[in-house]
Amino acid sequence: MFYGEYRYKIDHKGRVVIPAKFRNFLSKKKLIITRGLEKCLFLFAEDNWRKQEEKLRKIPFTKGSPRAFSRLFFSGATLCIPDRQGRIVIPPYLLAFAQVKEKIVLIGVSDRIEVWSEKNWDAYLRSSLASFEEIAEKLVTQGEEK
Amino acid sequence: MFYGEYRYKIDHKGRVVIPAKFRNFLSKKKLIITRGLEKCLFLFAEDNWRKQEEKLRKIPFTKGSPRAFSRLFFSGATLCIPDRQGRIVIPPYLLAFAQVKEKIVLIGVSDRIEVWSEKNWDAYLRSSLASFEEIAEKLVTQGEEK
DNA sequence: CTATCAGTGGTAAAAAGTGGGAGAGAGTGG
DNA sequence: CCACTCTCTCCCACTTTTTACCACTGATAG
Repeated sequence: MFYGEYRYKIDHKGRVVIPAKFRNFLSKKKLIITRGLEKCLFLFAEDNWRKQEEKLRKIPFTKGSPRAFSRLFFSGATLCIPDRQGRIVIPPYLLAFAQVKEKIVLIGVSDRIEVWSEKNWDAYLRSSLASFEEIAEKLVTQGEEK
Repeated sequence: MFYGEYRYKIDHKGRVVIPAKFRNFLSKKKLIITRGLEKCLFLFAEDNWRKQEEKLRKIPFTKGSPRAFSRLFFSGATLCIPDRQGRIVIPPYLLAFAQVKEKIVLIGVSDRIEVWSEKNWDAYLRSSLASFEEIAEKLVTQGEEK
């Protein structure tokens, strides 16, 4: 599905390019972008998004912390339909959340795409590459044990 | 359904815009607005309102705090029909409840819309983004695992 | 060297948001 | 009970923003 790291600039209209390699998997599909983890944005294809939505909707609004989560998750969400050049417009409040100014990084993480500010991504990369080997070791060990 | 965050001003006649993206889901449907939780207002489409009403009706009125909740929930409710420009008038007592002065925020939370004063929303956003990551991690992981 | 494809910037048309005016209806006073 | 006034609602017109499309440039591969 989605792999790789792509660096772009946001133009003055707030448009961001969806990497050409991703577009093949997205042709004519709608995209939903919302707040993600570690100050990045999650970009889902429509079908994958629906699954997330169904689950959250079952939780009644009378319960406190799911209510807070739903608010942030849905109030951040926007439907994006790429233009003919494969660009989408990301609303200002999401750019602010992800601390994006001009330079932006899109990465493919199998079934979702993540949107990062270049600065945050580089920092994240540095810090997690340091521990990459340890994490890998644990994961591979777990995998083999199973 | 309803996603995203929209910022408007109440005009001098007390009118509030329903975001264009919401109107598609509301065409010709009536809206019910009432008191919500955390000093916001809940705005339901008529059919979804019925469901909420059913749920609350099942709770026996012999219990104290649900009784209080029901009173506030139902006594605050008003029917709103948008004008041709997609605006509604929110009654003064609800604006007072939500502490709205001029600047107002509408957010989509999947099956309901919430109305906030800009000040309260910004404060809420700041404070709950702090705990967003913990809750999100659990829920999103669950979603991916299916 | 040429052709194709990805990325960039700009323009025009459509849609959304804003403000105002007229008519209907409710309320009040004579 | 009628008439006048004020408020509220509905609709029209203008402005601004957004979106969709088009054309150019630079890079890459054959």
